[in-house]
Amino acid sequence: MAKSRNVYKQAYNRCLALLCEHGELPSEPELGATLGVSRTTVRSILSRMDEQGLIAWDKRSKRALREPNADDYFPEDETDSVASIVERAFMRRLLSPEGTPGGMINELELAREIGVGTSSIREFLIRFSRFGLIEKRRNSSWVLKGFTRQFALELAEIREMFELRSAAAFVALARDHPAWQALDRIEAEHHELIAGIAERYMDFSELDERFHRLIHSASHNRFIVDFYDVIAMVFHYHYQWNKTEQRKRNETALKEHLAYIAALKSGQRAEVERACRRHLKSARETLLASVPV
Amino acid sequence: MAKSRNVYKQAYNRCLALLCEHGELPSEPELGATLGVSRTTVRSILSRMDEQGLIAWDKRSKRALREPNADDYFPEDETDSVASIVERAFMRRLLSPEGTPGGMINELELAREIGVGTSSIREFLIRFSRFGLIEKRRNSSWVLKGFTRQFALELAEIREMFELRSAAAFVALARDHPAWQALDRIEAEHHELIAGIAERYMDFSELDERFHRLIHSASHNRFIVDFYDVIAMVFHYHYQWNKTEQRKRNETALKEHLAYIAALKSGQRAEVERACRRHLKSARETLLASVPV
DNA sequence: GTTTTGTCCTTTATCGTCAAAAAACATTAA
DNA sequence: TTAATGTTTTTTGACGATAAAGGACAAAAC
Repeated sequence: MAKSRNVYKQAYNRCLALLCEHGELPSEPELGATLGVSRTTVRSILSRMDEQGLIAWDKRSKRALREPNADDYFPEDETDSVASIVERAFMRRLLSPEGTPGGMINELELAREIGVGTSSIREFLIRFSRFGLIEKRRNSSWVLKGFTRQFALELAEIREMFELRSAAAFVALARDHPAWQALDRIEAEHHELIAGIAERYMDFSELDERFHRLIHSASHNRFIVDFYDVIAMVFHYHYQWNKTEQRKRNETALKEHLAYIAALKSGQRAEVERACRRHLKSARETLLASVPV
Repeated sequence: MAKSRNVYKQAYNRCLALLCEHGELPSEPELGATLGVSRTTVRSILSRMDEQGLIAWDKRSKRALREPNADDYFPEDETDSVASIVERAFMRRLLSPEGTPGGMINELELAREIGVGTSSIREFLIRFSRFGLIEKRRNSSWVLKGFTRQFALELAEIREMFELRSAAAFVALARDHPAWQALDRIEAEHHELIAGIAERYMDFSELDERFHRLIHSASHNRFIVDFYDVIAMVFHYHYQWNKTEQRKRNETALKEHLAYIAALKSGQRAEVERACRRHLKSARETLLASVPV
């Protein structure tokens, strides 16, 4: 079979939103840029919109003919790439009782279960292997190492090493470096989130990721920057599963972030180190508390 | 097409050596264990040896009938796995003038050039991406980041961080931990190599890798241990290319290793840190000296 | 002259297939 | 009863085919 049409479908849905908003659509190259797809895909989208009577498409004019309704949108689950479907399904397995250390992973079985080809599985497993949760034996299957306490400890150790160094590098950045402005914006977002914490505490993890990635980017080291992918993966999936005390945890973390940001702005290296360590310590504890044993 | 028969061929060659040595072969399971292959492969090997008149195979008895000659061995290049062929070919490209930063990698073209299927290339590139030398754009090709001075600096930074920590962990190991014995053996090998440095200086890099991997293993952290793969890859390929002053460099490194080992044995943390830093400093300089600019 | 569109070619994503290699099971010899 | 051999079943490794998505280039519109 050929590739799934998820790029097209997802872009189509986003394009419907644009249509609602503006009543017409811009030029093909511009549309491609806003949607993040090629002109070929843009033209497929326009073709369908024309066919469905949503727009009158004639060369440069793409005028809306009617309001899109719910039926015009592609179902959400068809807009995911195969890779992300595999990822989700695999993580669910990994975090379930099936994810016992030592267990074997059968590529064909996994492919059947998820409903994709074996090469998608193979490629996913290779990509995923860098997270240190699975390991390959030559000419044999993958072995699950499991989401264990030991894993969490090893992860936290590296994270602390990297983040302390990145934070130190951040302080050393020239004051006119764009990262300082980015930090200001993120600080403001923290205040906003704290103000509306009651209903928006779920938005924390996205802000958290952006904050830490900003810090890590100051290291100017691709290995440090890339390592954050491991952390992000863990947080993303693990916290979907464990929601106990989520609001309180997030509120604490937000405050720690603000102290951390203040330390960075103060330019005092010792202050930065203290604030960074404090936050990483509670992050580690939170993670450990949610690991099976 | 099906998979290449490299496992069989390589095991066959090694089995011929065993046959020369002992005049007969042990039981199938034992043979499988020594050769590191399954019984299925062992039986394929025995079948062929029987056909070729090398052994008289009847149930448990596998008696040698004649001495194997050069023709009995499979050609060496047929014993490489497709993955290693791809790796070598790709690294040659990367270290050649073609490996310019910013260049695109075309999967199909690469597959044709090397003479393998596209999925072998894809899987290799995914595996290789963790080395930080290439990067993927969604639905588009891989981009070469190049083997640059910047890369070497980033690599050295992480290496120093990890090795200092591992060395500190090594010193803290209980004196009856098997790692200490392994260190003694490696120390002895260093003395042997220095004694015969004139003709054996090429053997250094293998010993070097074993030494550093031993140190790293004391960290008990999979991310640190796995990171050594990146370093090993760089050293393996880069030094195949740059052989200037190789003998002298290796001799210096051997002496630094011995000082480093002595420091570890002394149990003095400050001593260890000093010896470790000194060695890593010259390793970094050597690497930087051999990078284009 | 620049941007947009129309057309065509290239490259990637995904799958099914088939032999190699491993693993499981059954049988026989010691 | 244990450990080997003989036989069958699973699972991985590698490939080619095909449609989706990207990209290039000429013609047309502003």
